[in-house]
Amino acid sequence: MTVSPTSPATSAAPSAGIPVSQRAAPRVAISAPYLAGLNPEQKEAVEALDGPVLVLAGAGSGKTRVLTTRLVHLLATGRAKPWQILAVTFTNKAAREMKERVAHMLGPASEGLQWFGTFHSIANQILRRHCELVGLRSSFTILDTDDQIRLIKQVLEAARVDEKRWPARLFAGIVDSWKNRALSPRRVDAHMAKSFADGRAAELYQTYQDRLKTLNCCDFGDLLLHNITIFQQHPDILEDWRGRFRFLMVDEYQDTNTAQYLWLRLLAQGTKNLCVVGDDDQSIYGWRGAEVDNILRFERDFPGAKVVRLERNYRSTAHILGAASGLIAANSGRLGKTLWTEAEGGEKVEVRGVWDGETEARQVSELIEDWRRNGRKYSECAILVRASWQMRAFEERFIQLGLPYRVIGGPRFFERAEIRDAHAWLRLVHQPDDDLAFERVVNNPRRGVGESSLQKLQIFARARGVSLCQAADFHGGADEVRGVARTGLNRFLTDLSRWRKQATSLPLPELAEIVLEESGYVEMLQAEKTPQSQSRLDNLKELVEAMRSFDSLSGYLEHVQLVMDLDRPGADDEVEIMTLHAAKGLEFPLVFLPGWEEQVFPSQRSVDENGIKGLEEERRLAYVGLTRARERAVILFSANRQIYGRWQNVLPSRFIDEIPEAHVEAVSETGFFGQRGPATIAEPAVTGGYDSPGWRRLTENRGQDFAPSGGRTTNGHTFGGRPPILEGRAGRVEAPSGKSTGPKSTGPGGIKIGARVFHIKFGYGRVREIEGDKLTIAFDKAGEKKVLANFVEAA
DNA sequence: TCCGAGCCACTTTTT
DNA sequence: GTGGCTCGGA
Repeated sequence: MTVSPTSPATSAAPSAGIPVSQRAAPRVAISAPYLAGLNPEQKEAVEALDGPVLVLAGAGSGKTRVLTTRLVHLLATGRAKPWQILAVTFTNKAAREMKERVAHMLGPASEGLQWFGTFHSIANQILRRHCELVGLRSSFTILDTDDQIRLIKQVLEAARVDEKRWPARLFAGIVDSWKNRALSPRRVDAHMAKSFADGRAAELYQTYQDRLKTLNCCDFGDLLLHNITIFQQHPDILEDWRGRFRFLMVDEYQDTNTAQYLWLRLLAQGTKNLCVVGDDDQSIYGWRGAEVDNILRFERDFPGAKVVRLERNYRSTAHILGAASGLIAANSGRLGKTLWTEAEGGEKVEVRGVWDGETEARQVSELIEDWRRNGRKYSECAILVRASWQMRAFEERFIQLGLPYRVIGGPRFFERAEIRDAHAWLRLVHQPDDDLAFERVVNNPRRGVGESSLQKLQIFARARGVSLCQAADFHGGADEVRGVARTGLNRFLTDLSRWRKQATSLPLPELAEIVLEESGYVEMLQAEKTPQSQSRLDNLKELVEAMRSFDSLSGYLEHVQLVMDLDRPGADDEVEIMTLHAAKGLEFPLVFLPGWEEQVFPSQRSVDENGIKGLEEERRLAYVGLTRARERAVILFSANRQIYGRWQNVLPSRFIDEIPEAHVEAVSETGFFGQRGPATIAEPAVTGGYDSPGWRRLTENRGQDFAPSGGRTTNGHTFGGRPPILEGRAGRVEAPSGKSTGPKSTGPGGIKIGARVFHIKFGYGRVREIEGDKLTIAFDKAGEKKVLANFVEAA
């Protein structure tokens, strides 16, 4: 059978052609075209409906297809009604895509899959029904990380904890990690509590939880934690939920944290029909609490579990697969899978050594343009980096060339200040006790309620254990402040109560418009006249538009709090730049993997903080990166790298040495290695206790003395000679630099302050400042940016 | 209340 | 090298 790399076995063979023995159970055989075209393992996974099932789905093995088909199978065979299925994913995107696929396959029969979503959204739905048991009212607000930190800051301040020594951000991280492990304040033991503020951590955690309750708020971690508390303390409620869910399915099981695991286990004990899908080799979220152990332990946790391995890869060429498999083999404690493919031929994985980051970006851009010249698309190319700072060099290069690209990730719509402000207003209308929202907007726009007035009110409210709104409204707290502040505060309160009344009758977008107008927020932005203010107003308009599909304020707020992604219009043909983390689950014909150097990748910090565990997670990240490639993968490493502003010479990543030689082709760029003056030759710096055997071998050319230990095959990658040691910035001058090639734009002389200009990436704007060849430009859409004069032309 | 100097820290990211 | 934050002065 010919394998199409795009969609595994979409060429649905007519069921007549399939031997009877391979068809589904007789009663569904006729009506189950969806089973056709699955390979035997996929089919096995789809049809194993009863009891615990672990599907080990290797990269590119058709995991999503199996999951969706399994859902379809459950529904089509009548084994379950849509509302009896609990299907959990990690991201909204994954949930949405799978739902769409199921809907596409089943049509209206799939309606009612209401328990299909992220852990958090499902936990939220459950919590809304029982929240009074943990001291919340059903209108409770879900705080995002930002609000969480602000609240913690207040708690620390009130407890007189020195912010300098014990930053709120750090404590927020600690609390998060406790919640990830389902530890309530009482269950935090003394040892863990020592780690912060001289052993006061547990006490502070408790105070934070109390504050949340007073404000009728919870954070993300609470959604699951409260669920678990309720389930554990109220067996009747747990029983009820167990009864509802006949079949449970979990995607990306290797990413579950302890709290999610406990939550699942509580629910799964009703039916035992729990199917988890995952890949231990793709566990890359240990740093945010994921426990690979959950998947490694599954068979012990759920005795009698059926294990299905999906090892046939439909995505990559044999060389790419061989490289990735060889690499990941260096990890210990794997469940073990051997990926294979029928796809033959293909190119070896390219490894390229370059002089510096700029050269790296230039080579990548050249390869992309070659690709394009061969009739391929930009959008087939992806650059996957370890950390986002690596993106800049590529962006700069691409802007210079006018090569279209898109950065995935980065600051999101809902995190913009104006959007958060608007939400704060609406949150306060909906939920008066939300002090964080209150503090955000009480003096924004200015109405004279400054820092000191707010403080008076806060003290007053804290003393009575009520929220700011309550304190001001019902406890005479407004009398605490005088003069302008009092007038302002009273206006604020009357505005709010008026909007609250209107909120019950008006459609949401109209309400939002009224709030934004009458609060003076729009007026404030209009008066600002800064380049950003117009784009902020545009964003608010976009926000109001986005509200049209919601019929209630509470529904909308819940949505934005849990679904922080807004599908931005996808571009037509652009190179995609993203982090390796963001690339999980995606695939591209051509993948670039730059920055494969010790310290950068594996990340020094990861190894420092988490030792061998950290290193193995980095290796899995490398594995994820390689397995994104369908046709071609290009790994790059640089001899010199500017890290935190300092030039350092760096060694190629150990991961390069770990890729079996047979699948690698070393490409050396002429002029970089070996052709430089002998004066600069010196011993390569060996840092971090790691000695790159491959590199030493290459550079010393004394073969057996430097044979790698551990019995692995000696790799013979050749990159020419040793890179010269960089002596300060001077050494860099010799390196061919991308900057010297002339960009296509008018000369810098033609641009004056106030001139209207066009920039390939940021569009139209006006020049505000000129410093040498750097221009500060107020762009109509993108706000104010500093750019090089070469990149803009007069408009 | 706003702005500049000085200081620090600096992955990955979803909900 | 840079951006974010705090603090002090105008």
